[in-house]
Amino acid sequence: MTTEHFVRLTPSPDFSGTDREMLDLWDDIDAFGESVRRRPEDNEYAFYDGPPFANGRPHYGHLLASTTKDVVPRYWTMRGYRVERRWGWDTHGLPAEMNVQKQLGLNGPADILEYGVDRFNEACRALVSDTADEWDEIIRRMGRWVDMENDYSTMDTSFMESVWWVFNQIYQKGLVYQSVKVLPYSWGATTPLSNFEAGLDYRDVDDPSITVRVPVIAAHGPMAGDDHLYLWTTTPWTLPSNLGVAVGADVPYARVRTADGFAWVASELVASVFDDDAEVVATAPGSDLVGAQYRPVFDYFAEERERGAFRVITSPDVVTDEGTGLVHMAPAYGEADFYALRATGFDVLVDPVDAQGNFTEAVPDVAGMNIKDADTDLIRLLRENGSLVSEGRMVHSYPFCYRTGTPLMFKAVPTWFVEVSSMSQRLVELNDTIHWVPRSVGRARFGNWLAGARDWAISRNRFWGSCIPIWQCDVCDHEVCMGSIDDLERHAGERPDDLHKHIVDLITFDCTACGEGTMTRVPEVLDVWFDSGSMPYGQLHYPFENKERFESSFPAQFISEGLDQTRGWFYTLHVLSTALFDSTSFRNCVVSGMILAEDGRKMSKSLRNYPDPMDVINEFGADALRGYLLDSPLLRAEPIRFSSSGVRNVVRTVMLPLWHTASFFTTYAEADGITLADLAAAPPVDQRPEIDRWIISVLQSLVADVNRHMEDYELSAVVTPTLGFIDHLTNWYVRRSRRRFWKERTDDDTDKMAAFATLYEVLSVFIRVLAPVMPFVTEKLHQELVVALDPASVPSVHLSDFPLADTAVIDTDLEDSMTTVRSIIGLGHSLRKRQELRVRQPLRSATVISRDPKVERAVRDHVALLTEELNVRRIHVTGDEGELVSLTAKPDFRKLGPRLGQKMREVAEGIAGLDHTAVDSVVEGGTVEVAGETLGLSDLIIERKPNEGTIVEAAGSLAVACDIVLDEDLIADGLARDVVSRIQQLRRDADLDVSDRIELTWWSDDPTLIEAVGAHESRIAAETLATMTRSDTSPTDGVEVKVDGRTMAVALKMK
RNA sequence: GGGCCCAUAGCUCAGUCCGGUUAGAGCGCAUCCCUGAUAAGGAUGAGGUCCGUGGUUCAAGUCCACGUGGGCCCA
Repeated sequence: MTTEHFVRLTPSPDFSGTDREMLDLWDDIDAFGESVRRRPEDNEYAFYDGPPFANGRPHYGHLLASTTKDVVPRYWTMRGYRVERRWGWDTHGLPAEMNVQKQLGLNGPADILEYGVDRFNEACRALVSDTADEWDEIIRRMGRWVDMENDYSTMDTSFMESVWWVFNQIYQKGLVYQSVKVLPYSWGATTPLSNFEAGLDYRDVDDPSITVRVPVIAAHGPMAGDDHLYLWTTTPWTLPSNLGVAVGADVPYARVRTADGFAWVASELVASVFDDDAEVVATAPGSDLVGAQYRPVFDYFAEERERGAFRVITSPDVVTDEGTGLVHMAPAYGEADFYALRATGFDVLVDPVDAQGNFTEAVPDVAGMNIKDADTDLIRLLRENGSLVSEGRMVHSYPFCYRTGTPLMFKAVPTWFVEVSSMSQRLVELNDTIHWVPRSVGRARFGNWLAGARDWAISRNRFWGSCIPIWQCDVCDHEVCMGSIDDLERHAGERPDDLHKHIVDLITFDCTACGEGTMTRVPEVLDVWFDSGSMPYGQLHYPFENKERFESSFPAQFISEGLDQTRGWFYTLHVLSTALFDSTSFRNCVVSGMILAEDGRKMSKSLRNYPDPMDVINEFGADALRGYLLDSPLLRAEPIRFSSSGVRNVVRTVMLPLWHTASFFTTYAEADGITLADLAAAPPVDQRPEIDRWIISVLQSLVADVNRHMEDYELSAVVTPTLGFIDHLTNWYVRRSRRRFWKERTDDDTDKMAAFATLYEVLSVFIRVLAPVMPFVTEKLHQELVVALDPASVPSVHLSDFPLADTAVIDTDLEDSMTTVRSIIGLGHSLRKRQELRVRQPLRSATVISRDPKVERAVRDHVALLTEELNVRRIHVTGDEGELVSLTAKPDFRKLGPRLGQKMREVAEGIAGLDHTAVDSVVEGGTVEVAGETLGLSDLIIERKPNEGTIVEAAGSLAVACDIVLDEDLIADGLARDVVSRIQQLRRDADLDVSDRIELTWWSDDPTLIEAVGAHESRIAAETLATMTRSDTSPTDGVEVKVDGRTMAVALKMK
């Protein structure tokens, strides 16, 4: 529906309701689709969503991500780029599996195998679609535009085929290898975990803390044949698998006399292992002990001695802050142990623990027992065989499986690796080309991580995931890596339409190498992060489809996630693209911080320490929440404490003022029947009054600011400048221009039309500036201010172009001079406040004291404005301080400091002591001698301080004085203004329209008031649209009002 | 244990990159004003050992070291 002229907007908006209205509108006109389609295909701005999720419920972190991932694409769309935004679902991985396990009442992999991997995986597949609707609702409600219909999913066959391709590429480059690795291992989930997963649940636990001793079997260097090495451990269950003892090469060790011989411990730890008075009989550096052979505490693996076990070796990881300084090495159960032993050339593991965390028959004494449960038995055995020196308990932090809650162990596990360590330097170089916000995250946090990159363990002994596409022969060592479904068909003659484990594991084929064996797939699935890092390829089914699309849009222009993804998504994207294409995956990356609850703690469902996101959106609207999240330290990767009063504040400081300004505009535009043609006929900007040119200049400066910040991805800096602009617009432009809008139409409406045109232009530019951040309220205003009047106009603000600064209309001199004027008025008001003089009381004069020619010019150029705002009859400007203020000076430290050095302090004191006359002479161009230094005007900062007993306010180089003596005339004028104010209030109380004319009867018995009203009757009448009649008696239907303490009765009725 | 980040008013945060002597804003509080944007708006005021200790410097909220507390990541 279009109208000829503007229609009044309600002054009391319901933002949440507006949101819903706009959502429907966007659906009706397919605004999102249009916003993409209308931009040229060959001008693409690539954005990657991710890492997408399919588990868990939406929380504030997701709302933050949605905001960031919406604001930036909206902005670049408005800048003319085609920004496709495909929603992605991350479907694989342990979280999904655990969810389904719980659902089906399955307890770990054994149960799953019995239940059937096929049924299990299908249940996982179904789970994903269950959670979709909830996401859909909240994402939509936040105003995020993202294509959820043309989405992609990591469980799609096309995606999984691309993952195979990625894996195969890396495999062909020789970067994939199989080895064992000591990994955090969950016997609850019977799988190794990523380090990331292992860190999810550290708990303080009470563990045994024991010291044992092993005898050296032959004299070696400083050690005699029956000396003992003292070893300390909190994991007695690893002692049966002990294969070595490590010392620090440079650590000093001591030989200590004991009751039955001699013991070796680090010198530093003698006192803590024994007593203060322990007798040290010799010392030696660790390197002297290396090579000594000892007899282990248990003899289950005695035969390993032949291969080099049970010797003292060195390890860089030995520390002497606890224990004995000699470290027991069980290479199967400790990463440091594994590497230290391997470094000596001893490459043997003994691992008597099965997948469920139970001892095997290799350790008959505790076979079948869980390792943690076996601790007690093992300690008893140690006591019996004389190895135990001391035992105790200690509380320390220990990792637990975040899904099953069982303690983790570290365990050597056959594992597939991607060789990342060799790419480290290139990873760092490519990272240096990425624009990170904030910079430090990329340079320091991410950069350090890359510089020390270790190989990536990519296999998982689980079920629901992309499969490692390697088939191995069960007879020879032949191995084939598939890079596509075609590859598989070529080898196996089968062409599955799904690549999940339960399908592809059934596909086997004869080995062509030995001609005897059968090729079967290796059992592991891929780390889900491999999926995430493959999403640039997987989402396009590259290279099987969309080859050109991919090549023209890779790497992405922009991605964003929380700080916790540094080692997650950001890392895997970077590693894979570096390995594949020697390229980055993304050019700009905005890293966001964590949202804490208002009490500073993590948001916690059980603590209920945060409001429900949907409630917040429903109360304040999505725009306010978006603005709050954006205008915060979050987009500099710092945490905030979420506070709904902060959201309310955005409504108060941004949305309501903007709305009220639009409402103000439409109110008078409707009253005057203003049309677009009227606005078009307004004078050009350079012929409009100064205040119009001023607000347009301020607006264009804002446009320049916002574009600069957006181009730099400094999202947290975008909202702040708009607050300043809103202050200028509402508290100055609109306030100063009000009368221009409501004055009656005449033959010459140039000024009025200039005002309407200016405010309209400002609003229409400003809502476009704000559109990416606050898509709803800006759309509503666009609909009311633009679409409603012009059916040919662009149907959504989000289809319009983002404003670019029109530098021709930016007038910084004008902006500066208005700033001066506003500060003079501020000083004047502050002075009135101090003197308890209400603003409606006119004063005879005000004097601005300044010798700055710019200030002088600002005052002379704005005499009318200043007299009106200050409500004074006259305004003067003078450089002569007279009796009112004294000049004082302080040193310009920045200038003098480097020059004077040590003498600075002395000179500063001297300058502080300069009197008015001395400073005045410098201001007049002279110099002054202080502590032997000759100083000129440029060495000093001049200030004005009001003298005692004067009516002056000063700030910096400005001072304002007022003449506060009142005469009858001034008092009458003030009273008349009060009367106008009271009558206006009565009009409001009577619910009159602003244009209604009234008949007014008044009465008073106060002679001063009668006099004042009489003298100013015509002005009062004009301002209140009244005809005035004075009554001799108090009108019976009148209202009594107080005017500056005097009584008056007024009756009004509509004409 | 390691890397990175943070600590400024009762609360939420600027200011720290690039050191300059009166450390700002908003909220809240107090006092007041205005109101032809009116279920708004504005002004003024009180409120600070700039986490601590040491150092560098003529000068430190700002730079450096160490410590304390918190966050993220990694062990």
